[in-house]
This record gives sequence, C-alpha cells and structure tokens, in this order.
Amino acid sequence: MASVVDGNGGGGGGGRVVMELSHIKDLVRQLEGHLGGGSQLQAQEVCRSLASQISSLTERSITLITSYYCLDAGRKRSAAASLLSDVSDAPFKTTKKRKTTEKVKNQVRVSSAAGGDIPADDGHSWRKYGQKEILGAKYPRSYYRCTHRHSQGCAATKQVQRADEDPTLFDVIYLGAHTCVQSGAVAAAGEAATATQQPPEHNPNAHSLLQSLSSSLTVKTEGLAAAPEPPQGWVATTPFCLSSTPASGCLQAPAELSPFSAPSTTSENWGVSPATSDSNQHAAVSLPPFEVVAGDVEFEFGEVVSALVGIPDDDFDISSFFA
DNA sequence: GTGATTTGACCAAT
DNA sequence: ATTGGTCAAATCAC
Repeated sequence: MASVVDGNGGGGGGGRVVMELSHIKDLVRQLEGHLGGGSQLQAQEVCRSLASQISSLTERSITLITSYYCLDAGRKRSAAASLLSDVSDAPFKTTKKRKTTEKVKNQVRVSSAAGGDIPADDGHSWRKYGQKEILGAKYPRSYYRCTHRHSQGCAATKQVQRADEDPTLFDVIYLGAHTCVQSGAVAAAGEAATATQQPPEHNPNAHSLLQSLSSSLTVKTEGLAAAPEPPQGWVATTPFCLSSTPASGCLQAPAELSPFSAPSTTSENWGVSPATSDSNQHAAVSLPPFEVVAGDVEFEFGEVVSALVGIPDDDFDISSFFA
C-alpha cells in the first residue's frame, strides 16, 4: 500500500496515508477483537463505532491519494485514466499493428501451478498464439488470447514470461478486459454478481469479482506500515482466483493476505495451495494482495477497485467495502 | 475431425 | 535496423 505513494519519501501525502492506514489496521484489529466477544449489545455498539471510524479513515486516505495524483503533473493521473478507459473501443485489429498503449494493463506475478511449467490457472481459458524470445530475458514470452475471441469477440490477451531470477515464477501481463461470458469461473463468483450489472463499457467480470470480494473478504492489514518496498519494482502480486473449482490448483491466499494486506516482499507468502473445504462458501474466490501496473505506474487497491468496477475514483467510496 | 500448440514470417513502433 | 506483437500454416493431441 505504501507503494502507491512516492518511494522517495518526499511525498507529503505518503507518510500520512501510511499513518491513516495503520490506524485503520488497528481499528480493524479492535473490531475483530469485539466480534464474538462480550455482550452482544455492547459489542454491536463498539463495532458500529469502529466501522464508522474505519469508513471515515479510508475516505481520508483516498482523498490523500487523490490529491497526490493531482499534484503529480498528471502523469499517474493520466495512467489512471488509461486504466479506467474503455477498452472496447480498441478491439483487436485485422492488421499486425503493434499494440503498445491505450489498453488496460494488469501485471501480476504468479507461481507455477504445482511447481510445473505453467502458471496457475487464473480462471479464464486462454489460447496460445505466439511465443517470442525477448531481448535480455532468459526465457521466451508466450502470448495468449482469450479462447472466446472469435466466438464472443473477447479482446483479452495476456503475456506470460518466466521470471529470470526465479523460474518457478511467471510474470503475467493481462491486456484488455474480458468481454466474454465464461461458464463456471465468473458465473460462480456469486449470484449477487448477476443481480446488479454494471454498464457494458466496464469490465463485468471484474465487477462480479469485486462483488464477491465485498461480501466475502476479511479485513486484515498485518504489517501494513512496515511493508518494505518490493524487489525489482514488483510488489508482491498474485492473480485473483476466479476458479469455481478450488481443487484445480488455483491460487489461494492465506487469510492474512487479504486484499487489504500490505504487499509482502516474498512470493512464498502466497501461491498454490489446496483450498480448504470448510463451510466458507466464498472459499473459491480468493483475492491475495494485488497491484495493478498501468504502464510504469502502480495502483493500489482503492484505485484499482474503482477502476475495475468502473466508478470514477473521485466518486468511489471504498468504505462500502467495509460495510 | 476438431481444437490447441508451435513456429517462422510479417508488420508496426521505436 | 531492431524489437516486440500478431498472423497463419503446419503440426500435434485428443
């Protein structure tokens, strides 16, 4: 989370955001402590109070981040706009034109599935259409497009490249948003996802995911303020598993790595693990800490969430996710 | 037979 | 000229 602000520490808002979020973390801890403890009426009152504080603190943090972007000569702001932009107006073209910009770009690092040669399933079906040796990289880059490209005109593509420093890790760059309707994965994300649809110009899959998230997440912000910068410009990132079949080896984040966790610096903190078959009906949807990289600009969950859902970040009230 | 993968070629951006 | 992204024919797997 701290990475959303200047790494050089010069940003006036950066430290404050960290402080605010640390405060939120403490409040959430208190909230957890009151859950299930004490008399019900008393606990309810305390929880309500804490939730209110969390809500206002998150809004303040968002304000700080927003003002930070405004101050930054519009660079990150424009990148954010790019992230929010509609990708449907940039469909795959019939030419072999190289596409470099103006596309939703979501960069994550994933571990190989069960230690194998391929990245863990991300819940979508992909078809490989190319492979290329990349200058300066040990391993070739593979190019995938959505299987439903022709049947449904889905323009989503992804690039997978084995990390130089750790062959068991893959850098995956998702380009474009899925416009296809996948049976299974997203559909299983919850009935709520179908109840309220966002306008088609925004990513419906992401919205489904986020709705699931909002109903299933547990808030923990362990070690938030002390989170050091990640190596090589990567913030520990993991794909969000949309798979409805947990046994298929989808990434499952430990509880302490909820979406609101601080980015961890080691990939060992997340990865492939069998989903437990407990009573948690949301177990199939796991959202480890993730960060979106748009161009060379990084975004954290608030902005990412607003971007994915399609709500302008100025209007986005992240406190709703705590409700 | 059908669909996925491989791989060399093509083309645009830099 | 170099590099990266895509195409499409050939090949493979089921």
